[in-house]
Amino acid sequence: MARKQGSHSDITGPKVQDTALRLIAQHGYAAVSMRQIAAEVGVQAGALYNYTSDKQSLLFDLMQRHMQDLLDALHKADLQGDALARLETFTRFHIRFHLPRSDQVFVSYMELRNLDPENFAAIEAMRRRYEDALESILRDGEVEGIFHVPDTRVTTMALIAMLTGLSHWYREGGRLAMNTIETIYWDLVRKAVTA
Amino acid sequence: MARKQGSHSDITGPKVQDTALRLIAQHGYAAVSMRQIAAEVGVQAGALYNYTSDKQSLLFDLMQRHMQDLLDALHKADLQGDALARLETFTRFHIRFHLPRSDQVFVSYMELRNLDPENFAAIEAMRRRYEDALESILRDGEVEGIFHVPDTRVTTMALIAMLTGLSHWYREGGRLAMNTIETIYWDLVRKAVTA
DNA sequence: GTCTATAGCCGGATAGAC
DNA sequence: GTCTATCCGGCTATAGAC
Repeated sequence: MARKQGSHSDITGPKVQDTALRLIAQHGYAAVSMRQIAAEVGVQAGALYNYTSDKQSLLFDLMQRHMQDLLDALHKADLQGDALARLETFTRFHIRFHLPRSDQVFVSYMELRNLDPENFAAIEAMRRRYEDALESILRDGEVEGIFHVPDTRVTTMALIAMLTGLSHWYREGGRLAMNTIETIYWDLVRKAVTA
Repeated sequence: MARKQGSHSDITGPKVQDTALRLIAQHGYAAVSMRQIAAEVGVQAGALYNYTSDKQSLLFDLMQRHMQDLLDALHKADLQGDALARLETFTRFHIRFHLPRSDQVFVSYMELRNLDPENFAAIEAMRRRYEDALESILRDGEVEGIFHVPDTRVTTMALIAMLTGLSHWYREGGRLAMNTIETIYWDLVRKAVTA
């Protein structure tokens, strides 16, 4: 260790991603420089361009990976049962997935406006697919007569905002454990939508 | 008009604030330059420093004014009646205040990390006072037996996130009128907290 | 109160040596 | 794969003329 030169692609590659994520979450994309990222990684700025074509790609790759991980995990969550059961699964899944990823959540919500238009469109499409998963549960519950929601789209946006907001203030080791929080939120969601 | 020189403090002052708010909401504080603001105002960059001591003060003043306006308006909303009535007043007040101020809401939530530490503390304290107003309503309702919330603090954060999230996606002239939206959200809030 | 001009620094990205 | 060195431009903020 403490080598100043040499090849470290196995180590440096992930380290660039991790460092960029952390710094962008903390200071914002526009406020973080490539030199700053390089310094924390332990290389010179020029070396970063072996791992990303430019700064914009660095941001886009972080956000795309987060959204893809989210969609993959949702599909594996395999929602079953009636609409109420599926809503509980979705709610608990959302919290469990997002809480340990506060940096990713933060960046994915705060840095949308710093994406180039085509990158923005790609991320928005992925986000929309996730929202639609919740909305279809609400629609099914309405048909089944279990839920009573005046407008499924508005309710979808309201619930996701409520759930995601949790990631913005929850801190590990705080007053309440994740399990407790999860149950409190599920309670709020259930009561809000049931007839 | 179209004068290139001269004194315009009455016009330029507010214009600087308005322009800064709009540009920062659109691109982010770090991504917006003083030159850019000056260009949209119609002056040279140096002239901005007649209206703000530096860029940081420009941001802080915008956020402080927004939070002060919010607290002032809340006090005038004069919450009366039982906890349920006061919760409805609060909910409708929140939506009516925030919806026409999407740029202020956006900046006040997104740019917290770009505030200097002392400025951050000041804004956070103001935000906390607003949150506490809602929490005290929830506590009263719990005592009165009207509400059933497992944890007033968590519920406060959940409800505010839900309500404020509305400002992030609502666009005037969209599918639904503000009054309709307001009623949908009040319905969700009421059902989520009542016993 | 606004202008022009500029100081002094930092930004993204690239070239070529090793 | 990483380094050093550099191009070229943009940044905040200030100085002094009008």
